[in-house]
Amino acid sequence: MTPFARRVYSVVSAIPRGRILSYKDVATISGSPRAPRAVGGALSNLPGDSDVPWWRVVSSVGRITTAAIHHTAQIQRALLEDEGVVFDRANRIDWDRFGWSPDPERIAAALEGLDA
DNA sequence: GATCTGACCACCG
DNA sequence: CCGGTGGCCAGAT
Repeated sequence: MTPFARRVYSVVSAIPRGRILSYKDVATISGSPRAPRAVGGALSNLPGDSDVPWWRVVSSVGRITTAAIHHTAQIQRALLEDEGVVFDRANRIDWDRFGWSPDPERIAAALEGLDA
């Protein structure tokens, strides 16, 4: 597993129930602001038995863009709705209501022990 | 080191 | 709102 993937998994694992983060957000927090696509790539390689809450990561406009064999858009939507996340008529999530604004301490704790 | 591939993003029309 | 485009950069060959 690559260092970047490790950081991505740590950040995603820190997202609280019922909150979301965009690929761009995860990339930025992980130290590579210009690599949101790589975040998607890392999540696509996630083992099926992983406990990383991959479903809490959506596109920057609050829409699901997931396309993986075991992680479908339908599954992701169901998981999010189970946590209380609401989708509007355009299948988008209201960023003001469900977007996560992580505090620096929480992030530092999540990334603690990982190689820079 | 060259090239290809994306679970992206911002920007038009 | 939808679809296309160019840019971006980490990984895999």
